[in-house]
Amino acid sequence: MGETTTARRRPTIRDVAAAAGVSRGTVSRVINGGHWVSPDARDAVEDAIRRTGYTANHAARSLATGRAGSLAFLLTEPQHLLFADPTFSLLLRGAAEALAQRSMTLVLLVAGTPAERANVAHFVSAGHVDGVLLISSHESDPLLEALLEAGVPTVSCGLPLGHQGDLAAVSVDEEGSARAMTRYLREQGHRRIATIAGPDDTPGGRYRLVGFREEMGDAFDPELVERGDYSAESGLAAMTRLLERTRDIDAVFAASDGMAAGAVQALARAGLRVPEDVAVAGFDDSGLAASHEPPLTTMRQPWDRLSGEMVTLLLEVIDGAPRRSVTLPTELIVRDSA
Amino acid sequence: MGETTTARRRPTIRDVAAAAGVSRGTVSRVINGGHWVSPDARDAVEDAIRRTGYTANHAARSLATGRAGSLAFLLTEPQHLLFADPTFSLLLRGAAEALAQRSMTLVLLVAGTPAERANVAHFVSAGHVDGVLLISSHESDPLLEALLEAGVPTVSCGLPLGHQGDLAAVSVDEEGSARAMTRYLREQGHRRIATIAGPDDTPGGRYRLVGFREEMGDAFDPELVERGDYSAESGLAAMTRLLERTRDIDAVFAASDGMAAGAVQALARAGLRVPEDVAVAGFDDSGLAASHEPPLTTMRQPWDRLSGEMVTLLLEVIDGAPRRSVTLPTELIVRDSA
DNA sequence: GGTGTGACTGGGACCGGTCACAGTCTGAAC
DNA sequence: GTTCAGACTGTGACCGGTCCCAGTCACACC
Repeated sequence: MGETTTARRRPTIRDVAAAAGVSRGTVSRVINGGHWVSPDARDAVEDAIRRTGYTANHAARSLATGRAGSLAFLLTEPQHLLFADPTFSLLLRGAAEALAQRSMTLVLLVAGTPAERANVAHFVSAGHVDGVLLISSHESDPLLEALLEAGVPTVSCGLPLGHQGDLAAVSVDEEGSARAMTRYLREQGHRRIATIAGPDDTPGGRYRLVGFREEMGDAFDPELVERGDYSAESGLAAMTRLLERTRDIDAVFAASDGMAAGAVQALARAGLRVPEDVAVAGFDDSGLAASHEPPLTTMRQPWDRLSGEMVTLLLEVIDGAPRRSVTLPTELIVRDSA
Repeated sequence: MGETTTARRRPTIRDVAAAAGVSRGTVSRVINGGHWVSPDARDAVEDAIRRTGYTANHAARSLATGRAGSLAFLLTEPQHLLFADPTFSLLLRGAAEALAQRSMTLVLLVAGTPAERANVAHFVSAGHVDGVLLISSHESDPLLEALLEAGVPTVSCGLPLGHQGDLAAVSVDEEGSARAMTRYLREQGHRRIATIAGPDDTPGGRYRLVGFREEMGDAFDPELVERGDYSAESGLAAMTRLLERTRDIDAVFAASDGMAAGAVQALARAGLRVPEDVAVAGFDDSGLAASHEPPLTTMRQPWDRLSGEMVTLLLEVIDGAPRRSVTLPTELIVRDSA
C-alpha cells in the first residue's frame, strides 16, 4: 500500500544470471576466475554485474565453501606491554592491508583476561575464522596449546618458544642482530658493555642475550647483565641496579627502545651523560627511538613487512601447503646515543 | 580405506536435534533465548549441545538472518596522525571487548589511499558488516557521504562536522573543556595565554578554540593563536612562530599533548623553561602526557569509555531505535607543566 | 461435549552462494 | 558418417542455520 521501494532487495546471483541471460553456474564461474566460460558469456555477465550493482554475499559464500574469508589478529600480550606500542599499530595495519588486497577481512581478538581467553579459544576453534595471526611472545601460552590442539592454522609473530617447528613463524634473527649491535659497540671502542635483556620466556629476551654473550666472548661479565620486561620503567630499574653494582660501565645494550630510554633516565639521575659517559643502544626502532633525546641508536625491526609475511605464510598453511617459516633482516640504525 | 576420522564433520543443529530427540526448530529456540520451550526440552537440548560440542555456524546464521554479526572499525585518518597514537589502541581495544561481550566481532578497515577508500565503501555498502564505528575527524569526508548515502548505520567518534544530526556520535564537550583549561590557566595567574589550535576542519580544532576565545573574553588576542595538525612537529613549528611574533607569553594551551610536547621543545630552544617561564597545557592525556619531561598538565579524554559507548549507540541504531548522541565528560589533570 | 486458548513442537521453505554432474554443441579424427 | 574429446552451459542438491505456519495437546470455560 504505497510502500516506498527505496529499501529494495540486494541483487543476487540469480538476478545477475537473469539479466545476462545465462545460468547461475555461469555467473559463479565468471566471478571465480572465469575459466571454461565463453568470451560472450563473460562479457554479458560482467555487464550484468555492473548494471545490477551486484555484490557477492559473504555469508552465503562462506556457508557453501566452508571458508570464513577472514583471519584473526589475536593479541595475547598483556596490554601495558604491547597495546600502547606504536609498532603494534604498524603490525595491525600491515595485516589489514595485506588481507584487504585479497578481499579478506581482519577480525581483531583480544585475549587478556582468562574469560576472554576461553571465549577466544572457543570462537577460533569453532571455525569462525580461517586462521590466526598470533601476536604473543610468551612461552607456553595455554591459548597456543589450545590452537594447536584444535588444529587451527596459525602463524606466530616471533619464534614461538617451546613450539618451534609446531607452527609457522615470521621472526628476525635475534641472535645475529644482537651480535651485530654488540660488535658495533665494541668497534666504537667500548669495553665494559652491560646489557638489559628482556624476559627469558620471550625470544627477544632469550636470544638477544645469547648473541650478546657470544659476541662478547671472554669479555663477557655476568655482573653486567640485568633483565627488564621491555618497558621504560623496567629499563630504569635495571640500569639503576647495574649502577649500584658498578660504575665501571661504558656502554649499555638494551633489548628494547623503551628499556634504553629508561636506562638513559637512570644514567641521567646518576649524573652520567649519554653518549659521552655511557653509550646506550636500543632495539626495535620503535617510534620512540627517533624522537628520543638523544635519538637512540637501535636495531630496526622490519615492522612494515612482518605482518604482510605472516599473512602470506598463514594463507599457505590454510591452502594445505607445507609449513614454512621466514626470518627477516634487521638493520643497525646509528643515531646519537651510541 | 583405513581413513582416520580425526577430521570429523563439525556437529550441526540437526545432530543436536537428533541427540536431544527433538526437532531443529526446538534447538534453534533454545539457542535463541529459549522462549516457548518446555523445561524438559530445554534440558535435553542443552545436554545434547554439551555432549556433541555443538557451536553455531556463523555464516549459516548470517545468511538466514541477514545480519553479519560484526561491526567495522573504520579508520580514515592519515596514518601519521592517529595510527601511531596509543590512544587509538585504547579505542580499538575497548570496541573489541564491548563487541566480544555481545558475541559479535570487530572487523578492522583501513581507508587511507583512494583505492582503499573505494574498496571500503564498497565492502561496507555491500552489507558485510552491520554498522560502522567511524574513526575520522575531518569535515566533509567523502567516505562518510558514501556511508550516509548507502544508509549504513554509523556512529562517529567525535562530532561529525558538517553532519551533526545526520548520524549518532560520541564526543566530549570540546568547548567546555577548553574553557575549563583556559580558566585554570588564568586562575594560576597567567595573563598572556597563547593557544595552538588544531585544524579547523576537526571538531577539536574548531571548538577548543571557540572555548578558549570565549573564556579569554576581552583578554583574547588573535596574535596569540596558531594552528597545528596535532603532531609534535606542528606544535614545535607553531610555538616557534608564536615566539617569533612576541616573547610576551606566559602560558600556552595546546589542543593536543603532542603539540604541547612540541611547544615545550620550541620553548627550550628559545631558552625558556617550562613551567617557570611559560606554562604549557595539553589535551587528551595520551600516554605521552604522563611520561613527558616535565609531565604535562592536560585534559583527559575518557578513551576507555568512548568506544564502549560507540558500540552501544551503534547497536541501537541497527536495532532501529532513534538516533542518539552522547557527550562524555573530560577531566582536568594537573601535573607539572602548568 | 464442544469450543477456545495458549503453550509447545515439527517441518517445509528459504537465505545466496558453490559444486558436481549431466547434457549440448562443435570440430577434428578415423 | 560416426565417434569422440573438449569447451561450454544449466540444474539440482547442498551448506547450516532461521522463520513461519500448521498442528498437537492440555486445560478451562460455557
